[in-house]
Amino acid sequence: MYHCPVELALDVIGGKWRTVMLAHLKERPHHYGELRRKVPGISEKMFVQRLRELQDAGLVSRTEISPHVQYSLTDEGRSLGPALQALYDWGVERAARTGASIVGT
Amino acid sequence: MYHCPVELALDVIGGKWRTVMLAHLKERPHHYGELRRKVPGISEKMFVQRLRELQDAGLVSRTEISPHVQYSLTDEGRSLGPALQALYDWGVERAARTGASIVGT
DNA sequence: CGGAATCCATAGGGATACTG
DNA sequence: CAGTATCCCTATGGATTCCG
Repeated sequence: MYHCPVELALDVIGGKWRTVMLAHLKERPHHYGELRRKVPGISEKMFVQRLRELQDAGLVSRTEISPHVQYSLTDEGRSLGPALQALYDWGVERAARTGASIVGT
Repeated sequence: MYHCPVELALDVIGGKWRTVMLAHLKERPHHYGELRRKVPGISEKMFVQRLRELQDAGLVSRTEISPHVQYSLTDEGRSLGPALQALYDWGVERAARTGASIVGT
């Protein structure tokens, strides 16, 4: 039971790491270890946990390929594109205004 | 130090309540008690805390008027419009797809 | 490689009562 | 009305180890 559609959206993509993971997967599919390395600062436990949540939410799909496991965005995940872009753009402007620093990506 | 502009954006508007509060203030300025009543389920402590954070982030302004205190969006707060709208729209679609229920607002 | 399980610390949040 | 101030508690997350 949400009190606002935005609340629902943040319930799915909110938090510190999910959008970072989505941002990388938006570029292209990643192997587990590969994606893992692109999200420094997070613990193993949290990484897996968030990844599972994104899977359970239907935004990310998991495929076992040869000796690897590959993660990619589902159509549902891609439907977040405009929203993520809007947040991205605002984040860029805001960083410019406040002097906050953003690394990587 | 963020790893993605979206992370910065979520740092400012993320969490369970801030966007709900912003959504109401986007409609029009509100008195304290008035806004308070529109955000049911949150504790007094969290309500004030979130409101202060939005003020400190420069998204919300506080004005003492006669016996009341009024909160409204600043220009910076209004600059979030497109991003909030995109999230709102996605939230509505998502609710339709998943059957999640959204009340109020 | 791709995780699962465990243990532990603390920050975040709830309920309630009090104040200018 | 518009907040502060406590007290308490549990959910979240970190570090580390183990497993197929």
